[in-house]
Amino acid sequence: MAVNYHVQELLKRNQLSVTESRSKILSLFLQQEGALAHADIEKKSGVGFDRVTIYRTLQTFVEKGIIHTIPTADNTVLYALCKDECTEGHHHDQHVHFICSQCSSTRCLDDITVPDVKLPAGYRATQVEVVVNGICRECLGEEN
Amino acid sequence: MAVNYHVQELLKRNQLSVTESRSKILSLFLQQEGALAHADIEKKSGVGFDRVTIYRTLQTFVEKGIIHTIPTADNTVLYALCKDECTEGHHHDQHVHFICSQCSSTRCLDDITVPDVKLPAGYRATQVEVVVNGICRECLGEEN
DNA sequence: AAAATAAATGCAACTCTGTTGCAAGAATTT
DNA sequence: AAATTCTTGCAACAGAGTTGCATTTATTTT
Repeated sequence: MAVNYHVQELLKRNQLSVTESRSKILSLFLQQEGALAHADIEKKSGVGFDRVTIYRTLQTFVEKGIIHTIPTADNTVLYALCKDECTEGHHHDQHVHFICSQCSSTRCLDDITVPDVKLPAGYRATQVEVVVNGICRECLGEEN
Repeated sequence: MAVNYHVQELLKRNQLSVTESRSKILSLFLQQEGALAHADIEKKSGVGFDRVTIYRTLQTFVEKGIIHTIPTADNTVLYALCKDECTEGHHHDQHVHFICSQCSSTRCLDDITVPDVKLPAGYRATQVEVVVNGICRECLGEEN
């Protein structure tokens, strides 16, 4: 199928050997919009990969710039697909992360530009992380 | 001393009994500007309070609106003093958090207003967290 | 100020998350 | 298809955070 082909392509382009767990985990990210926690992946990947394998796979993907981590208020780690600008060792995740407090899904709002923060004199910013809590489109729609 | 008196006042105002660990931990926050991690408190509190006590104290302070947590990129929990607007069960921490990548201190920039984030149609925001990474005033000053 | 009550502390044990070393098993290369 | 390289799973471990319970400390009541 098309998705599987895409997965293979993506792995090879990043000089990663194509294995069952990598393919499966990567396709999970490609199949859905939101961010995934380690626990989500452990469940959704179906029959059990070892916890360690999942950790190592995620770590590898982060290093290669395929996915990135999202800081959350409750201090769990979330992972989401990077867009094409990300390369090995250098992430460009200057976008807004949105966490829905109703369905507790997290997603990246790539269309939104991160607003300028006016820092006090003497501070220099290198990266700005914006995490918005609220209600997402889907949950608001269901209210009507 | 004045600080100790302030500590007692603050605890009583929040209907908390005045104990050694609470006083000590609260005065740690009052004595310095930056945010503190659990580990910092364990070290700086001097002779050993139990880990559990520190956890429970921090939890209590958060519930009472005395301190609040800060999400960080490396997913460790940081705590910082709340300003007066915070009350029990309701935090107003709509301010910018700044993490210095040189001295790795974290502090709250209370003077800075959180910029408006223009969300896509259909999203509703209830809280916006902004975490800025960069170099703080002190570290920049030392470069000259 | 002392006794009674209520709350906080410390300890032990446990769970959950994440990491490391190493042998066995897969994917690549030749 | 064999040799090499890389990945996986297991076991064991480290750290962070939580819970129950007995003891100690703070607060209230008399």
